[in-house]
Order: sequence, then C-alpha cells, then structure tokens
Amino acid sequence: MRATKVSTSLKAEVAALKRRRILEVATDLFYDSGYENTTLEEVADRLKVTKPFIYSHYSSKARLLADICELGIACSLAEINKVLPSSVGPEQKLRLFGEGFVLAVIGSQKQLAIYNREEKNLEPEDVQRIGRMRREFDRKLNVLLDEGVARGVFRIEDRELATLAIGGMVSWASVWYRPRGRLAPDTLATRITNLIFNVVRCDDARAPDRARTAPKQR
Amino acid sequence: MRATKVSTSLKAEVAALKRRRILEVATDLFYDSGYENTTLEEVADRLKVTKPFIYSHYSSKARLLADICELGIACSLAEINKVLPSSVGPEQKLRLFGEGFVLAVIGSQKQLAIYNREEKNLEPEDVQRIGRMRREFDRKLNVLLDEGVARGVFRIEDRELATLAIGGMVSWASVWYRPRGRLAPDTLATRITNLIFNVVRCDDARAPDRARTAPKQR
DNA sequence: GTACACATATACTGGCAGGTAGATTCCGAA
DNA sequence: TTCGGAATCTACCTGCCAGTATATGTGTAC
Repeated sequence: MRATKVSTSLKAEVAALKRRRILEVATDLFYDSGYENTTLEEVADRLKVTKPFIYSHYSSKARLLADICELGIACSLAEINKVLPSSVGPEQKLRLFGEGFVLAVIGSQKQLAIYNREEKNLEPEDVQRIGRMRREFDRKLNVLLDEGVARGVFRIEDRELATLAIGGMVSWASVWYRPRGRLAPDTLATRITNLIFNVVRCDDARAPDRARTAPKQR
Repeated sequence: MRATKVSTSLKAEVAALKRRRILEVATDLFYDSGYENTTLEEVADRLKVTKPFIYSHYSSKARLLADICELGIACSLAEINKVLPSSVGPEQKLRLFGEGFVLAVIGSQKQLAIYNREEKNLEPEDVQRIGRMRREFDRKLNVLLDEGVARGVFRIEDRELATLAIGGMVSWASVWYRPRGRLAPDTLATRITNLIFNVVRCDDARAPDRARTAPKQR
C-alpha cells in the first residue's frame, strides 16, 4: 500500500515535471519567435521528443499558451496580494509592493511579453479568466493608493490614472528589460520604486538618498 | 501636356487613396483579431474588392504590417522632433512634448498596439528600421531630460531609466485606452503629463492646479 | 516468460491561407 | 468605334502545421 502510494505520487511528480519542461521550452520559443511562428514540432524537437508527447500532456497549443500567460499575471498578482493585507503604513506597503512588482515583472518577463503579444490567440474563456486577474490587480493597487491618499501621504490628482501609469511604467519593463543589462534586478527594483514614489508625490523617508544626484547647482 | 500631367497626378492620388484605405482596413482587422488571424481575403471583403487587388498595391502581407507599424512609431517620433529644437525652457518643452506624445499615442493607438504585438511577424529589415526609429525617440527624450537636469529644474536619479519609465507610462496607454473612456483625450494628455512632471520631480508652474485634489486633511 | 497497460513514436490527414497565372473588364485615346 | 493597356477578378496551387489514428516499445505483475 505504501509502495503503491509512493509510486502514484512519483508518477504525478514525473508528469508535473514533464509539463513544466514543456512549458519552459514553449515559453522560450514563443518569446523568441512568436506563437504562430512556433511549431509544436519545434517545441518537441528541443525536448528531444515528438509532437504526440506534447499532446499527451497538453490538449492543444492554445492551452499551452494559456498556461504561460496565466503564470505571468499570477506572479504580479501574488505581489500585491502579499503586501496589501499587511499592517504597515501605506508608504512601506508601496515600497514593498513596488520592489516586489518590479522583480516579478522581470522574473516573468517572457510570460508577460507573450501575454501582451498573443492575447488574441487565447481561447475566449482564457481571455476572460486572465483578464479578471488583471482587473483584480488594478483594483487592489487602486486600494493601496487609496489608503495613502486617505492618510494624506500620497498626493494624487487622479487615482485611477495613477494606477494605470504605475502599472504601465513597470509592465513596460517586460518590453525593454534584458538580463545582461546595465542594472541588476535589485537596483532596478529600487530605482523604479523611487519613480513610483515620485508619481504619487510621496516623500519616502526610507528611500536611500533619492534625487541626491540632481541638485548640482543652486 | 497640362492635361496629361493632371491626369498622371490624379492617378497617383487615386493610388495613394487606395493604399490608404487598404491600410486603414487592415489596421482595424489586425488590431481586433491579430495579424495571423486576419486573412487578406477578409481585408479585401471589407473593401468590397478581391485579394489580388491588395497584391497590386502591397507586395506582401508583411509589407502591409510594416507600413502600419512604421506609421505608429512615426507619430510619436514626430512629437519629440517638433518640440526638441524649440527655444523655450525644458519645463515648457516637457509639457508640450508630454501632451503631444499622449495625443500621438492615443491617436495612433491601433498602429502602436499592432507594432508591439506583431513585431515578430515583421521582416528583419523592417524590425531594424523601425527599431532605429524607436531608439532615436528614446535618445531624443533623453536629451530633453538632460537639458532639464543641466538647468537644475528636473531632479532625476537615473536619466536613462526615467526615459524608459516615461516612455512606458505613456506607451502603455495604447493597451488600456478606449475612445469612449472616462477621460477625453485632452484631459488625459494634461493629467498624464502632470505625472511625467512628477517623475522628473519638476514643480511645473504652468500646470493647472495640480495635486489640489489630494490634501483633503492636514 | 507471458500478458497487460501505459508511454511514446511513426505516419498520416485535412483545412487553411498566402501568393500567382491567366482571363476579363474598363477607360482613355485616336 | 475600335484599339491598347492598365486595373481588377476568377480560379488555382502549394506548403504548412495542428491535430490524430495506429503502431511500437517498455516495464510490471503474476
């Protein structure tokens, strides 16, 4: 009994591993060449297997795409969920969120880029499900900003627009970020978060020497 | 002679009109359904013509895509080119540029969305050409920010990053903007530009009652 | 060692859409 | 009215690739 249980569990783990590897390779190829320009045979080739192997784990090419896209959004959503319920002040929340969000975006860069590019190739139900996740993210970021406004620490002209602006500023990193770029992820996270603080016009005490570079004269 | 000249010029105008209409319809369809999911026959149908008609004006589907993408980037590039050489101060330049840029992005929303989604379907030479235009835009925005920093009116921690952040904040509007949305283009342009001023930490005197909404308490 | 089940491969189909060759229509000129 | 050529259409081809029917191997139980 024990043996069979371990065996089935192992089987499940093996299956999960296979699915994960398929997803990884597909992510790389979709990111580099685009969804429609990537053949499932190419995915199979790179894994040294054949097309039916993939179909035994994913029912269609579109489901593969859906998993990739969902993974990307889930990473960002997890960050706001992690921070929002905590009991620290809005400034601290925003800093934690900002840095987590930036790291999530560059960590799931390929998935997010694929989602933004290939949404039109998703099944309508997947579009809706993932769209709901995105709207949930926006709503929660909006709440975070609202807390800061209510306490008078953020000065925001248009909260909804600020949400979109912050989301865009960070999400855009999935377009231009390169792993071997000028800035390490941590530095990037800090500096972009500083820019987020600028957007909400919050003088964040905890930020290390911000804008110390600018006042050369005067 | 006069007659023939007018005649040939008219012919050229007609040809240009046809190309423009093809481009418009293709833009709508590519935007709504994606490049690969749109058939040239669908484009032809909507124009009440046939596929070879399109091929008599565009040598391939990819060339059509390239023209759409280039048009989108050209609109944004034109804005920075319009503002950069003027002799007003950096704050004024930034305001003019910001508002022009936002209006350009929402004016060429479909083209920009298509470019961002379908770059992988462009011919390599088109990718390069349009990529150069994008880099030119970034370089020039960088120059504009540099002028402000040099004069001590912008306080920027990392100029290159600020360029990307501003570009992202505005470009992202091509993802979320809806013509029947809450804000009219002009209002949107003003408010997003205000956010750009926040990013560069510039207290812009000419901005109308910014941040007047926030200090409810205290 | 044989039978069964599961995993994976070989080999195929079917439809779609980009692109084109050749027929046809339309229009301006003489 | 007819001629020539440009514009446009009809009808077709061809390659590609998602998805599948069927075969084959591989390990495990008895």
